Amino acid sequence: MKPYYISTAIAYTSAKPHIGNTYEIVLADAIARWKRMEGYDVYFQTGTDEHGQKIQAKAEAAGISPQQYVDQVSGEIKRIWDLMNTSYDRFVRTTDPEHMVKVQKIFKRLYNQGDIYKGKYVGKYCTPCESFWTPSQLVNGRCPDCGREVQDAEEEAYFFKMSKYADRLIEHIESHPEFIQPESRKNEMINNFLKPGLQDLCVSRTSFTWGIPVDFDPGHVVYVWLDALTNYITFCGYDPDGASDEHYRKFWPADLHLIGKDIIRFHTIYWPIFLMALGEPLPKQVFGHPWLLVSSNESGAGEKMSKSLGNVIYADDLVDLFGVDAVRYFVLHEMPFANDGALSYSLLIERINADLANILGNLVNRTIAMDHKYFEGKIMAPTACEEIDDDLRAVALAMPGKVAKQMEGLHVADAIDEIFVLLRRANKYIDETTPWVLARDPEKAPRLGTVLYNLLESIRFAAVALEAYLPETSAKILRQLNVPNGGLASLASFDGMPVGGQVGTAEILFERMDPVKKLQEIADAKAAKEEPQSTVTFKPEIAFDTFEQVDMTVVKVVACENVPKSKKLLKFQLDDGSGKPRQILSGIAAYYQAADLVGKTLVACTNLAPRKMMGFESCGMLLSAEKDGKLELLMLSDTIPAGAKLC
RNA sequence: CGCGGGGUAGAGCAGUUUGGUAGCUCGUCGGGCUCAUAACCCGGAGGUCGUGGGUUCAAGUCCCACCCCCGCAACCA
Repeated sequence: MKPYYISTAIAYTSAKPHIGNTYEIVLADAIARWKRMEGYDVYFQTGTDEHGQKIQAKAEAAGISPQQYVDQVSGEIKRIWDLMNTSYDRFVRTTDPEHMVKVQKIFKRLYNQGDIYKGKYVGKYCTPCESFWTPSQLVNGRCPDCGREVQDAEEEAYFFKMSKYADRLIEHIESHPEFIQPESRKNEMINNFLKPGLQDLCVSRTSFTWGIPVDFDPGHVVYVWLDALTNYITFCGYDPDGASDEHYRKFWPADLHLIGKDIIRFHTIYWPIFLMALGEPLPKQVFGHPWLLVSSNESGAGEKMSKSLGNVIYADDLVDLFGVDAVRYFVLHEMPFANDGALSYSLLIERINADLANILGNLVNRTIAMDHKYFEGKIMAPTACEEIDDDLRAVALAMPGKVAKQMEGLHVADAIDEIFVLLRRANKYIDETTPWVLARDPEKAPRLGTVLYNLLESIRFAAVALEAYLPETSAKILRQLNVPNGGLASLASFDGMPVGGQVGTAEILFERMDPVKKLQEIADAKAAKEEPQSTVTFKPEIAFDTFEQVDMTVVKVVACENVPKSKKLLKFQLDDGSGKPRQILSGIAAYYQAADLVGKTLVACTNLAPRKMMGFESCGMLLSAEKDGKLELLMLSDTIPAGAKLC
């Protein structure tokens, strides 16, 4: 059997994955299942990426060890992958000791052969913050965190000689047009990163400890991307000492790395170069899939899910509401090949009703019900064919090939559509043949039996093909038809339903939903869930004299205007009572019209260190209150004069 | 001139590579049917294909200029 290695990106264990992240594993699963149906020996790897500063910080905030933290989140991710009924062969974790040892060996080997060298990381250092910054990160020449002066400083670090392999990589990308998908990304990588010249990549860190230690240099941990990317080979059986096992020899190079479009650069530049340095072949294809966005209201376009927007949707919540296959169907079908897709509850309900309940579910239901009604569930021989049957049969027989073609190009949504073309055709066929009319004339029984046979067989075709996308539903339909899944081979001819056999009982596959009621239900459930949790947090206690250092002054708005080219900033000219004008910039353009604020009496913190924003100096901070996307400036009545102090 | 994506029927999209009657799903209106989950089938209405120019016998599609929207980056003291 021909091997086929497909992987997803390993999920970063900083938080529970939302439906957008879950989309990737479902997409990979559909491809993996289809490849198995086509007879490939599939190896499907997924897992979690568990090192890095962010995770260390999250664990500290949660008051547990990083290991406990990643155990918890990784478990949660695996639970969701399982809930989505995904057929991965291996779920890997970068905290696996075996992986860690291999990464250390890889690092050492690259060091020994001169691809990694020890150098100096030159930058700006802010002593109070204990942070390194690159010149581009500095704000107005100062520390972006605290605004204080920074010093030139250097730190030992390991670097990878990217430039050494750049030409070879460009040549590989140019000569393998299928390597980066969608193709539009190819030029982006070459023009933006490769052509201008690759910088050597810093591949070690000393600023945190939650990573794989560089075994020959304590204090350094391996850069997370080097750690993460190598998962594709370390867990496949690669041995840095040259004794890679049979599994590796069979499956590497991977056929497809399925990843999000945001990490294409790492997979099409760094990863291939690491592999070149190791002397291993490159993966055959990297597909950067688009994102699943949420649209919060009917007309709203998609926006990225984020906690601060409060629009995060989780796969398990959706599965509770709609069932696994409905969610799988939605994410697979609603995602175009290259553009971002949008998800909303009303869209989801619409798709389930229109496609799954009406076209698919109702077809299966009405067909099996008719067979019971007219033939007590017996599968009749198709002896009375008519010309009108030819088109249905032709559509059915052509379907598997069309699906295969779409899948070959990774157009999963279009592949599913091909199956629904057949289902729609079958519904139409019922109207064309009007079985209920045939049933009135006993002499037409053979014709009626033939019509039902053709319908049952068409449904069987669809059910077999749907296995890759809706595995549970596929099995349910075949159970109702009472036939085994004969695989793609059984779709070569239109005679798979056993004549003389008996169909099962008709059961509802997808319940039709009332959109208004269902949306209300969802809103109620959401409200009930959100009620108990409080998002208000309080900072640690401070001494009174610390508080007293803050100088807060009443100011009058003399002038206010939008900062050009800025979405958030308003520029204020203020009277602070001193006689000298004071300029403050504030990021509240989304909440206030500049003109409306002229003449208002506000409060500002007036002894903050000045800071430059978008080229303008800001001397202080206007006080406002914010929660859940609502913001209001602190506004006093106009009777209090400028320069008055808060006390 | 920061980088990128996009503007096609009320909504969501395909079509643009290789110019040649503007298409799909949903919605809407009308009709048909009654086997079925008020489902299914047929038909109609609805489009200056962002704007202006150009090339061409012919432009949604190619060329030039411009406008608008959305991400990212820079801003949130």
